[in-house]
Amino acid sequence: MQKTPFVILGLLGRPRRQARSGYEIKKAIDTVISHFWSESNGQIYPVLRQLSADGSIHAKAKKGKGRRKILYAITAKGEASLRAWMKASPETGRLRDELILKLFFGSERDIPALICHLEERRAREKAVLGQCLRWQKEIETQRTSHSAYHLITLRAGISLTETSLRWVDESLATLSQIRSAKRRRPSPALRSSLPNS
Amino acid sequence: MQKTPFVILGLLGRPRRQARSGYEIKKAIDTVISHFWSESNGQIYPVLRQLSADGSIHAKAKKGKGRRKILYAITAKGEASLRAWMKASPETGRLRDELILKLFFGSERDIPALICHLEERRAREKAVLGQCLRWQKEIETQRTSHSAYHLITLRAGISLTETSLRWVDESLATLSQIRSAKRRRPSPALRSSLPNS
DNA sequence: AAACCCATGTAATAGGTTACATGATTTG
DNA sequence: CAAATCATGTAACCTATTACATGGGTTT
Repeated sequence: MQKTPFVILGLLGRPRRQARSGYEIKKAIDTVISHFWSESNGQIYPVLRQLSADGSIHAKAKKGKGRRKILYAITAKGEASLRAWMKASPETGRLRDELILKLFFGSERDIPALICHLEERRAREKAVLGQCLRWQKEIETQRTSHSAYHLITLRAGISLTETSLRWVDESLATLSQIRSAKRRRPSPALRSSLPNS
Repeated sequence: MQKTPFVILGLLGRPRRQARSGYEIKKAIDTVISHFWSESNGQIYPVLRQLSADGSIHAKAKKGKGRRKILYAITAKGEASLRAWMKASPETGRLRDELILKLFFGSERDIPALICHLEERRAREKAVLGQCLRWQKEIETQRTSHSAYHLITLRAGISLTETSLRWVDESLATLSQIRSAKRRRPSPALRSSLPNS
């Protein structure tokens, strides 16, 4: 089942019913929920049409000066379908981590590249963590009725990212250890041909 | 870029070049790398054709008694493209966690369902963790030259799953706290209409 | 003989991204 | 005025899943 409609309904309906444009929805996804969700424009605009057509949201062109903009508001029907979706058991997305896959297939000759990949991931994770922490602080200062729910999701981001960061460093250490062990004992083939000491 | 070809090449090439059938590849994916990867048959068989056609793998029908079976072995060309892929910077898969999305959109009326979703996730994570731990023990007893790489990926699974499990319990506690706070103070609207004490 | 697993495969479809087109408006 | 940003949209493509079809072998 398609999830995009529900992200849109959720953003239009929670915390309080607030009309937004497609552009604003996209921006909200890329900022406030970016640490666990993503959508492309090629998905958002067609779905906005769809939801409009079936009466889950209601479009109203903003007139007057300034840029043209189509604001969408959630309807009673949309609220109902959002509530129904909230009750449905969430799908477990298929997991696919290309970095881990590469590590799984790793061998000594790949170590330099693997180290590079791990360092890239570390940089990215640090950025995500920083963003989550900033968000957390912001929410904690100006609390609303929905803060608790937002904080739960931020804590997921924070602790998962911290753990991942620790794992990256640990793996980096393991890899350089393997590499330096190899330098001392250049070829396993050579070594196994020597008598055990 | 399509990742399936490289999973297949990886499984045929590492740890040692070992010919396998499509069925065996599928099973390997569903067991040994299931905690960070997945593939469907509708993907595996066509890609096997593709790789055969471009000379990255080589098919050999197993003859004789027993079930019919097509064994594929990696070629020099396949090895080369696997090595090239290993060096390429891994993509950061777009993250989409439906449970977290639902929590983000949560409100008091959704709490019972959210608790249920969290408990389901806990059960699943526990199963994954158990499988990872069993795998880890197995690898640690019978070490090979590739154990280190496999252990790195297992540690990712283990620590991430443990963290997630902790987060689930924490969130469950937060939610029941909100619910019981509400029972004592049924309507926020009513309360805010009372004078501050 | 029935049921189940091994084994290979395909067609339909979903779901989504990329990349571009278009144009208005604000800002430096 | 140029560049950036706001704003909406679409067409082409890719990847992958689902669900089924087929048939032989093995177990109970």
